Amino acid sequence: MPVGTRAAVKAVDSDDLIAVGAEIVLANTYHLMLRPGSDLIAELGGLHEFMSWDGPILTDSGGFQIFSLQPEITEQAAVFSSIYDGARVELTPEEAVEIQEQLGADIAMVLDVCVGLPAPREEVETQMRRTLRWAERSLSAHSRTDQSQFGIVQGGTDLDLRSESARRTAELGFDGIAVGGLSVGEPAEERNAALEAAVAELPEDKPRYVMGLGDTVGLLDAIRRGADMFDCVIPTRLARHGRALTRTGDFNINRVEFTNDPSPLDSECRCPTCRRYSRAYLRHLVRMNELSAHRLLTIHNLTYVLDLVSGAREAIESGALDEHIAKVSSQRGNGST
RNA sequence: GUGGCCGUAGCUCAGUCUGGUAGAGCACCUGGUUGUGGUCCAGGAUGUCGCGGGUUCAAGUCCCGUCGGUCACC
Repeated sequence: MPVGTRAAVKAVDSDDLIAVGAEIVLANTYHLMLRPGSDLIAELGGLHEFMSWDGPILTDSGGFQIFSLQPEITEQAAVFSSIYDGARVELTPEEAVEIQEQLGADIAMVLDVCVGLPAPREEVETQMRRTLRWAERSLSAHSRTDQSQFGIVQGGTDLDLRSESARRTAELGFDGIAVGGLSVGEPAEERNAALEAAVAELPEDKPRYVMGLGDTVGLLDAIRRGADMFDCVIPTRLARHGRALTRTGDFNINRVEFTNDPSPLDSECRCPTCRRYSRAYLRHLVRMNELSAHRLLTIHNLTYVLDLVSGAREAIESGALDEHIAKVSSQRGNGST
């Protein structure tokens, strides 16, 4: 899922998203409740109508903002000071449900408490249990039958906590289950172990969504462990910072060596950017801070990630996932990200 | 022509008074960024201190000359 926090995937529009093959986009409850407000979006026909996106939309609850903006957390609610005007903003699990129903998301996430790592086990456990209690409140508050609701597993990198969180979240009967609180500072091995512990307790017939994960290696690690859905700002943010994701490894298009390079970012890429523009031209746009650089690189990076996961999906269907992952890895060499 | 001011990193300049290991910002070169503020962060390279001479243990700094730029006056 490309990330469109404020009902917009930065630098591109709905036509671009269709062109890259996006099937669903993510938007954010916390940001939209502040600007422009969920009442306004509801009045204008809901999020799909508002942003002119016909495909599915998943709204994140604001749980990640509890992590990134560090509000005061009580059993009742998270209390933010607005990033726009500093006003005191209270968000309860019930309000997060209500706002997402107003927005008209196809998939709504429960409000969870994401803990940055490393963290003391006690803190991780406290917030994991709070997330479970909030999950029950969210289920009770949920009323739209045309909207799916996903619970979120927490528990840091503690395998027992992950396992318990996953089992109890699954028992609540959500339409899908997310694994949250990963890619927040922990080593990859610990993340993979935590994911395995969670997945082991999750039903096979419901979507498993790893929140916030999006680097190539991390995606493949998670797919191999049974994850089905992802969102991440990596492809879009890195695009705006001049970094291109490619089959043969990632690189910053700013680098001197691309000054006179007539080849596309990725010779195997189907995207409009690669079919039309050279590395030399894109480097020029980035260096001159031209607005089109953001759009063209975003289109490419989104295409890369979407093709990466659709390739994995096809490999799963043909029973050849391991071979597929080995091939992707060897082609990338040591390419980072 | 006379007088003033200026000449230091690719750019804009500090350092000159009071001599003591040549600096900053920007630009440039790498790397980082995970349920988004387009940022930010961390490293790195960079000098005929206009040129020549003198004084001094030591000169970007003081003295003399010279070249270039600029302004004012004639």
